[in-house]
Amino acid sequence: MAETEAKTPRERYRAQVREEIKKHAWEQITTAGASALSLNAVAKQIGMSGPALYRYFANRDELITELIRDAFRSLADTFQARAAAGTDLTDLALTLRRWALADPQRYFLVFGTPVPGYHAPEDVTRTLAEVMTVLLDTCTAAPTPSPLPPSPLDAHLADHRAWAGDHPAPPTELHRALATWTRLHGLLSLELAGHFTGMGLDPAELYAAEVQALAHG
Amino acid sequence: MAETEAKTPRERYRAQVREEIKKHAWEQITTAGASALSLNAVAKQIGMSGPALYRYFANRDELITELIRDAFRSLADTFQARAAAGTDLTDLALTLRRWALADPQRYFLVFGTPVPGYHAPEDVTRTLAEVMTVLLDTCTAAPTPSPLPPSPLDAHLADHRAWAGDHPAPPTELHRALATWTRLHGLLSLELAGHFTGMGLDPAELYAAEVQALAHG
DNA sequence: TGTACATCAGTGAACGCGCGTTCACTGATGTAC
DNA sequence: TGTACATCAGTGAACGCGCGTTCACTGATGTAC
Repeated sequence: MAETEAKTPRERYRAQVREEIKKHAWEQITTAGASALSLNAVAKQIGMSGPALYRYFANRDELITELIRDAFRSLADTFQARAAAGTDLTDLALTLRRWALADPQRYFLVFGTPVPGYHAPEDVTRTLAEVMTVLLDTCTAAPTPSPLPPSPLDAHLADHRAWAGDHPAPPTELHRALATWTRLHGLLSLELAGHFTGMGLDPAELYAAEVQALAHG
Repeated sequence: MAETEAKTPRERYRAQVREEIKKHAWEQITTAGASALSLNAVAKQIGMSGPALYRYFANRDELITELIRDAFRSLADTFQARAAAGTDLTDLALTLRRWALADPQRYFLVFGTPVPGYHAPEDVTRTLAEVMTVLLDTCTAAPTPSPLPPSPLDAHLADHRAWAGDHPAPPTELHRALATWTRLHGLLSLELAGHFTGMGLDPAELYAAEVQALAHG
């Protein structure tokens, strides 16, 4: 995981308990959604009594923030690992779907309905930017032979590329990266929310078709 | 609105209060999300005291169910009105965006993260089918000259068209209708969740580009 | 190695809160003769 | 038109619950000499 330097036994114990709290908090979110997270319930599951958690997290919001941070981090790490192993747009798309299906509530925590009144910390924005960078790298590394038809959007993107940082991708590939993100998100969020069940079709086939269109024009 | 036959004054009063309850419940959901709906709070806003609401709704779940039903109905009505006035895919897409922006929480209630543990009644599925029918009608009425490239999906859709009822649309247009739905949903849900803010681009331009691609190949 | 002290994890009681929901009731509105 | 009765809207008190969070405290673990 990481270079953790010179931890005292107490510090190691602290980190361990923190992880256990987060683990059980996740289980609760996974089964009942983010707004159902209860500190007391988590404490009970671990075998501690309520107020003990306040040794590890200042309050409920801090716990949730930490979980959101981890969720974003998990996606960025997954993407960067694929990029390091050599990937293409198709592989990246399937990686995203696997990551989403592995824990639907985690996906919704990152990309879903915002928790009312809650504002994510700014550093997760930076983590999301890492994800976009991998996506942009992958798009520019293998530009599609028959790109999306040129549109007024290309001009707009040429002038509004703050989100891409200083990435040298041409407007066409900025467009493709965005389309990849939004189209796949549309499919995944509908699938995870169960909107395809009862429609009698296979979400994986729909997904494959969109990936094909994005990767090979 | 409707042909309401021979209502007694009491019945009219009942219906009126029911609507007022729903109105304030909506406002609460709009500002704080669906899971924050509190019967007592709604009652207080109206100027009644808590238990009075139980004259109008059996319990909290029935109220929420009613609101969900209304939300679906609203979208179906909007679509059918456009269809009756003569529409095309571009117009329909812009109609959807207007409907979504008019009340983001309503959009999320219909298409967003499922309320944990809550299962929508079956009759909303029928309402959603009405929406899909309008979409399929519009697609088949003006088939795109350069359709989405033929894919294995077409074969799949030819065999898995339960969701389309007995609509005579060819697989290509089934595909286009699904793509329209999922792509626009991807854009809208990201926009409404605020994921484009801070990226420095205009969601409307992105939306227009996708609509263009869907409507004219 | 042993003692004195500081640090810190965890407990149990308590606080105030708002929730959904029930119950027995009052008082107004409508219906029947 | 007037009286007797039934219907029903709304109230206020009460129930049990779980929540986040605070506080004063015990007891174990680590540190310094």
